[in-house]
Amino acid sequence: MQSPIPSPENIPGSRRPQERFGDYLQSRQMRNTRQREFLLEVVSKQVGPFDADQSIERLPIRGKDNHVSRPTVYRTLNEFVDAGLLRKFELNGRSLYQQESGEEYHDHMYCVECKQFMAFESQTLVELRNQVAAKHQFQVQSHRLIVNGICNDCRLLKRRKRRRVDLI
Amino acid sequence: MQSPIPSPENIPGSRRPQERFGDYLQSRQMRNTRQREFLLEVVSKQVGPFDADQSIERLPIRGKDNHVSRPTVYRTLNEFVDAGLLRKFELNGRSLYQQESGEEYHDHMYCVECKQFMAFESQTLVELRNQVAAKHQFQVQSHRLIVNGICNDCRLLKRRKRRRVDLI
DNA sequence: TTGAATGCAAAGGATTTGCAGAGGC
DNA sequence: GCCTCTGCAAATCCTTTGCATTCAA
Repeated sequence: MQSPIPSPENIPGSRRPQERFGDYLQSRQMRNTRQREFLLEVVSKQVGPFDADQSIERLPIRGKDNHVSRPTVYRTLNEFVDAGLLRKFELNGRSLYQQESGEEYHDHMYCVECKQFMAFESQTLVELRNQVAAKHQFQVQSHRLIVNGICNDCRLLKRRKRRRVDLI
Repeated sequence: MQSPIPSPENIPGSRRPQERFGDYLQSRQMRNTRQREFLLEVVSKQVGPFDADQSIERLPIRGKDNHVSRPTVYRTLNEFVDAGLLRKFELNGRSLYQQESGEEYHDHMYCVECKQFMAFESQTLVELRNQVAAKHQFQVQSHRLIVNGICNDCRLLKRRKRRRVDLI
């Protein structure tokens, strides 16, 4: 568990999400609200892909002060995407979001057994992507790669189960 | 336009979808039906990714003889996926399907302007994918890569529009 | 004949929207 | 005070499901 209110000074890197989102709001005459603040705090702590429900779960419920309604969560997550803080994709019929931190963009392996993501980085992949795009005069904005399969843990677990069955 | 009933002899390659799906049905005590035949015919002609609605549109409506209801289309498309004929993924909140022809697996660039897919093949990508997976002892089943951006046509179109605006 | 497949209508689940009231700036 | 944002409820969209009927084998 992390402390609910991290002090800004502790966060390394150039520009905090709060600042970036602040600029976004200003540039569009949008207002900062408790709801947006609460959600941004929750969201910027998320590691790996997450969905709207997971964000809602992590909003502290003590009192009604920091309650954020479901529609507002959806609206705000999409604002974060517009603002370039999050990146959105879909899996199994639901929308997933992940940090869009320019420095370290992650692709994922997705285990179809335990439904977990494993992140990886590959500069070669990005180069390959750019080469292919260039060949077709395609202007790349982003990409999404998911490698589906079975993670090591689940693979070993399945093997053990199979052995047990063989013995019967 | 292609002829509505291609003769089987004309199709090159080892095993036609019809045969492969026939085996699948038999192995599971499932029955062949008009609906499955009609849909398989439509689906196996589709080039590039398509969704359930596109399949429904392409089912000829002359008479009620070859009508296939919406639930059955959904059910059957998923059977095709199980049978290994199609591969399924999601985009913009809907399910998309594409041919799963073992020999030539395609990845796609997706133009966010005109919503069109451009297919490409890259053996290097597959090798890269396998390397990364091996490093994490991850057992690959498949992958899905979509490169988002703007295709050449749309890029030129946008540039032209911008110029026009500049002149005002 | 027998049980699998279909079509209908209705349910389901995630996400979005209309609108009246709340609340930044 | 003005105009945006929120929360509620309801709508929307795609997809799936229950069930009586049809139909392949």
